[in-house]
Amino acid sequence: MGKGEALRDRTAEAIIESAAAVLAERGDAASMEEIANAAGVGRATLYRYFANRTEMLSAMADVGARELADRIREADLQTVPFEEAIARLARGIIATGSKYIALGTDGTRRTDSAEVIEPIRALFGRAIADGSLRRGHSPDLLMSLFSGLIRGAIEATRGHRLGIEEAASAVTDLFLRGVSAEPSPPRAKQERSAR
Amino acid sequence: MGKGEALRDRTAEAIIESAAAVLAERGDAASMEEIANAAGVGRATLYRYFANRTEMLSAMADVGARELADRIREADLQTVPFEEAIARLARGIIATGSKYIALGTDGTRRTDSAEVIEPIRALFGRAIADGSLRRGHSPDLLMSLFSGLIRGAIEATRGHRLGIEEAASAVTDLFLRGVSAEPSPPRAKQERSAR
Amino acid sequence: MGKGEALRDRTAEAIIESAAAVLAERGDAASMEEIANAAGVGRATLYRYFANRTEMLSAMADVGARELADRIREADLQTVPFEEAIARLARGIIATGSKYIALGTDGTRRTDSAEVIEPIRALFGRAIADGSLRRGHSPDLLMSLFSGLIRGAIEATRGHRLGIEEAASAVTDLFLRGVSAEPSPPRAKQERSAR
Amino acid sequence: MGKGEALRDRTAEAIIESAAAVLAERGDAASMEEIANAAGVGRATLYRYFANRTEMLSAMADVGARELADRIREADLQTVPFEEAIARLARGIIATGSKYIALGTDGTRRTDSAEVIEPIRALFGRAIADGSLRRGHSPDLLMSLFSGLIRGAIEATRGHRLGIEEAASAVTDLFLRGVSAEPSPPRAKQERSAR
DNA sequence: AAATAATCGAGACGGTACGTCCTGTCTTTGG
DNA sequence: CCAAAGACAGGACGTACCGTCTCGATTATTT
Repeated sequence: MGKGEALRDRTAEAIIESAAAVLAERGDAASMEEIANAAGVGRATLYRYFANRTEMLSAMADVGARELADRIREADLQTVPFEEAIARLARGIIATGSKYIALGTDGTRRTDSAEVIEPIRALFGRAIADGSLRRGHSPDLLMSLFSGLIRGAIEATRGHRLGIEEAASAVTDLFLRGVSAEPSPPRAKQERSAR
Repeated sequence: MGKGEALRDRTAEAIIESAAAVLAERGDAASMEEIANAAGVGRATLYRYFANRTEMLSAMADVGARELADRIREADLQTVPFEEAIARLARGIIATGSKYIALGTDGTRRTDSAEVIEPIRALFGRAIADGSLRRGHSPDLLMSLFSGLIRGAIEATRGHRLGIEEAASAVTDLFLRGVSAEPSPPRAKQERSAR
Repeated sequence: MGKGEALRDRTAEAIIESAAAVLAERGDAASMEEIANAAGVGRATLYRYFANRTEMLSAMADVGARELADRIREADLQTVPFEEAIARLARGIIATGSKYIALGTDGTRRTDSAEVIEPIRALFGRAIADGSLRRGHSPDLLMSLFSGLIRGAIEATRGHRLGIEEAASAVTDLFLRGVSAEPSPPRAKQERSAR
Repeated sequence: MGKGEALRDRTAEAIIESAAAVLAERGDAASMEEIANAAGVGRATLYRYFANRTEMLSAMADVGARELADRIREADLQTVPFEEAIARLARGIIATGSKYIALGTDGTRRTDSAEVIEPIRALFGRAIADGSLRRGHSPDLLMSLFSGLIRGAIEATRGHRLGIEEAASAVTDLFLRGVSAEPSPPRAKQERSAR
């Protein structure tokens, strides 16, 4: 029944929450028992909700991905110019960051659901097609680079060295300048100095 | 004396080599026995060289860092223009990538010795001072972003989706355009489109 | 509760039983894994019951000692004449022999609980006091000798060279003649032949 | 050549000596390294003399057996009356005791060479034949019992509770009374008291 | 006396058992 | 009927010892 399922979902969520906290604290060395205790639950119960440590981790990743997917959906990427879409993406992903990084650190990850990936890939595809993106790089490579940039920015916020807004704007700024189709800055300087 | 130590070092190196290979293949699930066997060595011997799995991993990271430091030293960053220095850095780091990524994936990591970090920090500092770098971002933030970009590029090479040269040039291109002090491309478009 | 403890005790007993069997078969070379498997139990479980190999052995010895103590209690040593008491002791101890010897062979041994030793010591003390035992030997020495005699008899039964009854009666016969206070047989012969 | 062999033998002997001492001290837990060091010799050298721990132990036993055989030969068992022979045996064996016990405690043992066993078996055979021994027990059983008695006596000397002479004379006394063919002491008392 | 051979210690190595810890499965007990 | 508790098999970890081996260094032997 609905009520039972709701409870079930809330328990699962609590476990995931605790797992995220404990893993962030103790790293991959955290045992299932520690996580279960942190969630105020028996170890056996934990296994009733997740078959595996791996599955639990992936469920954790899914929660992060879902949250991310929500933000991305809200961002309405397809209705705004490329530049604005990138800005919104950077802000949204970096804001979700803490959990995102937790996963990234582990060996498991890469659950980035289609709901996260596809809109972004579509964005890059469109930008290449309509000429707002300089030609020469595949959408996949661009995504990898953009994702790395974001990862770097999140890391920079980890030591509380700077706020989310600043990090997001730095990413946006750098990336847009870097990939824009506008008259390329005279970086040929590099070649010339080498000749 | 010297000979014995040389042998000892070569054995340690062989173990680290095998460990890198096995870990890349099987991930963190690889057992010490698997690694030892892959190195053609008994499990006990492995423990004679590294007290811990953790210590072995960290020795692996050290080797990676040392290799990287070598490449960076050879790159003579301080004698070439900023643009060329970035290009060399990207190529060098991505080339060392495979091992580097293996560590990055694990929980241990981050041994990046001063010999790796300092030259790069100095490079960014100099570039900001002499005006080849647009003002507004701290050298540390730039380093984080550059490092993320590289990480993304290495990831893109993982599935053999593209070669090291292409990845390096993509990173160089994007980063230099992104941070150059030249007349900014008219990205104000973003703001205008929002009005 | 009672039920759980009962099961726990029965498992422990089964392990001890198997351990006794395997150790008798393969000697001290038997590994903990062999013993665990013989008991139909995982190695880890074995360690849940006994912290050490040593502790397991000593628990084994305790079981033997307890069994022995039971027989000795049933023998009612203090209500029968010395001669009958010795006869009962010999029979009882030799019958318990197999386990007893298994321990004796090992390096651990000598757990002979007070419940085993004290009644026997009391028996010898009483016999010396009431004159049924020839004076001149301390109760402890007599116990050592008696114990050695029994050990020898058990050994004689090991190769199935003779039955428990015969062995026990030989011990009883020899020991009683040997220590009785009755007019000494003319063994002076020895002295005379030496003069 | 003779000299080399002599040295070799003396080294082997020294090792055995040390092994006996260390094993007596630390029990079977003593490692080969401890034994080697105690003998002032490298572990490798120890293995150059004895292929195995087992072989070393058995060599140790052989030394004990040889020493015992010497004493038994000197005892001239066949030229003296049974009683005197027993007395000499008890003294001789108990005197050799310390090593003898060390082996007896271990799991290996039972090397008692024929030179030890045969003269004793012959002694019992002769005594049965010439009537100085009560009929009814096989020579083997008598040997087992006698051996047990001796073992018990040696044990009694272990805690320095009494000297070798006293222990030997107690064994001699008890055994001779116990097995003599003389008019049996009226131990029928046992049956009567049971009525 | 010099060259050659034997023997030594030192210590690395592969292998294996030990005792510990964690995972994933199962059963028992209580709310 | 489901959660908590906890026992269980299995397997990896890190430690210690065994028996094998190779290395130089120190002796003895031989020429």
